[in-house]
Amino acid sequence: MAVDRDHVLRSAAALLARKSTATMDEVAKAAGISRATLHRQFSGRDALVRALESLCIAECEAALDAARLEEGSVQGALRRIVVEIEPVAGLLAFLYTESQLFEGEGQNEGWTKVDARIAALFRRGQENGELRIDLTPAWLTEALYGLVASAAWAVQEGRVAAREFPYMIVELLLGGALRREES
Amino acid sequence: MAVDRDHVLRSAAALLARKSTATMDEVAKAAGISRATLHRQFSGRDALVRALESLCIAECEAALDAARLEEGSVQGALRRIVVEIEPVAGLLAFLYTESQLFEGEGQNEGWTKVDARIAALFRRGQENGELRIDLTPAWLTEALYGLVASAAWAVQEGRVAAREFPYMIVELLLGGALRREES
DNA sequence: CCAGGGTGAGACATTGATGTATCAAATGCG
DNA sequence: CGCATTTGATACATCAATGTCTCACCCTGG
Repeated sequence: MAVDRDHVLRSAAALLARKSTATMDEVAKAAGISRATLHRQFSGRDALVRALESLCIAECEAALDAARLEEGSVQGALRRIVVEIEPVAGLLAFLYTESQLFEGEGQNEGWTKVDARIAALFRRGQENGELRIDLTPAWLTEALYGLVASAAWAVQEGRVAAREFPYMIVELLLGGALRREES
Repeated sequence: MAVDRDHVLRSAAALLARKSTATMDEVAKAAGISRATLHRQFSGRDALVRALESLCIAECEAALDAARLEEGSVQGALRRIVVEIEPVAGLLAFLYTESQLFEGEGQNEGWTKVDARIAALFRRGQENGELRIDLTPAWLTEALYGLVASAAWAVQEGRVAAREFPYMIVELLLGGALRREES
């Protein structure tokens, strides 16, 4: 029977989210298969990471779809994004740092599309007056990734409560830390 | 003549900020010394990273001192922190991810002190009414690190302008992305 | 000038992860 | 049941980074 490729990917994602330097051997064990079989599915660590990247991109796209970016306020859409993306936050954080070391290589095509969709949302917010215009969509996008990764790690190490995950990110990203009088 | 240890550390910091997987050989070359001499100064990569960590902690402490955290508004202090910390942002980002893979080990003592000072600043802001109280100081601290690291990478890859570095971080962290009527 | 410590260059062994190959056992299918 | 494919276990080769050592060289201080 063909090995459950999807199950292997998800096990690997879960493991690498916790321990980004895990060995192929550990990845195999985590998936409950032998290293040989793992290697038959993914010829090398690079292939595995690329597959994880594709998976993550697909899930992000799905999350963006589910968040219905064009619908309603940008604020609401952003809240939905973060909620939808929470399950892949760990994997996202792993890939976020992993991609730091692909120097010249140029990142996976798929990300540019995800980035573009998120940036477009921020741009829409700026155009309809919901968002301030002095922070560029590119930076807001980057900041969103950064906050998601930070939150994932902070939760992992117990520095913040897991249940607060979406709230913390969205509230900070949208509202900032300053106290406001009711607007 | 004894090798300039500080120069070696700073070269290494600059290199590793760009390429976190750089070899000891590359680090040595970057500092203009041989691998043998590098190894005489720092017996192994671990020792080098630990030394960089100490350096970074010291610089962060110095930045916090220079930012005069107790003086004036929390908002102002935070702006000063980010400005002061910008020169070490790259190194900070490197260590931030590097520390993700020290699983059990427990992080360097020094960080807890830096964390505590920053968290205390946020707490002061909550107590004097400047900051909202529904985002914990721990999360705000974490978010600050995350945003600094994100900004450092984004600048490095040219996705955002370097001159905007402090502005982007502080404005987002304090004010959030939402547009406001004058407060 | 000369002695000595530090340095650079290179050789060498080690280590850990990885890629590769083989073979017996298990599993599923006709 | 018997065959074919897949898997697990294992052994082996490779490879890169590292730790270690040696030795000639240079520079400086005495």
